[in-house]
Amino acid sequence: MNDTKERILTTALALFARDGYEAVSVSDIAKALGITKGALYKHYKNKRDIFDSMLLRMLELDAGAARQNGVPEQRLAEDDRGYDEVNWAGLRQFTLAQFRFWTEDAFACPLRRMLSLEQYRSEEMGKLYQDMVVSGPVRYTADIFRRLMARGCMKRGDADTLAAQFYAPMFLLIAMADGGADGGLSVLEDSIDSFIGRWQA
Amino acid sequence: MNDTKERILTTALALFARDGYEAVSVSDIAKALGITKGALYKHYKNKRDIFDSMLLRMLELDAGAARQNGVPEQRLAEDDRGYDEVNWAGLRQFTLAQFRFWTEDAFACPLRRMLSLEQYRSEEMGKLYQDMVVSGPVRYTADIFRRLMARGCMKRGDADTLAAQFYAPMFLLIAMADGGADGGLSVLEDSIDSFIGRWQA
DNA sequence: TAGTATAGTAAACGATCGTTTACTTGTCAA
DNA sequence: TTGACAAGTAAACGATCGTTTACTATACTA
Repeated sequence: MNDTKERILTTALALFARDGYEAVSVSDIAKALGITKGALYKHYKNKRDIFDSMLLRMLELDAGAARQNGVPEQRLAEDDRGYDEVNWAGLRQFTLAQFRFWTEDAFACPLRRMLSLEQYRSEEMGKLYQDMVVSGPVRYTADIFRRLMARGCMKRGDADTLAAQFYAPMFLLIAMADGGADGGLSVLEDSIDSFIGRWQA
Repeated sequence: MNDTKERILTTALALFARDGYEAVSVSDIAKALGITKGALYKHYKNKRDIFDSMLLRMLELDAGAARQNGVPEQRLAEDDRGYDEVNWAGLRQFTLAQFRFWTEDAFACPLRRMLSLEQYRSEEMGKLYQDMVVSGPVRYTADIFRRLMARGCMKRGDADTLAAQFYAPMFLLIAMADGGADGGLSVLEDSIDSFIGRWQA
């Protein structure tokens, strides 16, 4: 029972991630599952409900991954709690883990692609996409840089500009991985190490 | 007459760029133009014909822009013709021009977004998108770097990795501009100048 | 001035859309 | 053993899809 509901979610996600929400019909999803479309409505109240369940699932997955990586829940917290252990090695490891997460994770990868296809359709989807893989990580990285500078671990500079430069290779290599390129991880490592070598104090 | 055909193209492009090809109906396009959908078929033989005309137009626009910027037609030419004037200042100027082109041009900007929404639907669209704004520019930049190194204008290093690092901020800032961010040009300038400062020989 | 494309409308075509209904089956607790 | 519920099918619903047809008004051309 719950197995079917789960299969619907992952199958629909794969289709949405390739063609976009509107381009995938309920019949397409049912056909891919080998059931009739009427059966879908025993598990989800409509097509949009399937989509919303994916977003909900992603929020849980993201929260879990963040907790595991020591990222504070409140990313823009005004105090230092949660950041006191941030250092270059941790940032490096976290960044590489994020790359694998967005390119290899069975759920996060297609969901990211799906959101990229929905980003222009509404403010809400645009913000979600930006927060997850575009300006969100840049803001987060800039925050880390400011703290590294404050602790004297990093040379002085504009944190926002530097964060964009640090995160940019990650973002490009994710897009290249989508295009079938491989070897992204090693290029990313090179890029990170080069950056650390330049800015570590 | 030709004016209507042109208005159909730009109006449909704006809609495709926001919602994706499949999510936009012929009625939507006609409604946005204030005509009936039957009239559309006096100018294009079907919906796909409108889409194909956009791609054709983009190829012309791209060829024109490339010629203007001194980019050789044959980007992977085996000889040096067309590259003999490449230098850091030219690369810098070309890169900034490309950023403005993909974020501000009335045709290129929505077409890029539209292609990003179609990139996973077929190999052909994926290749087109990659060639235009992802791995294509990286390959092209790596080519330039190899020539700069050969001429002693650039320190030695892995051209492919360096090209990814050089182009990455451009790609990220385009995505951030899509999210409504501004000031991307100055961050890009900083990034380019920093790169040149590090690798100029 | 008569004839002919051109660019538009309104209506209809069959197909498919998301969703609902009526019905069948299997499972498990009372 | 019975009865309720869960999970499925098949068929139909009205709406909308992309496309075609028949027709009208306008403008140029012989």
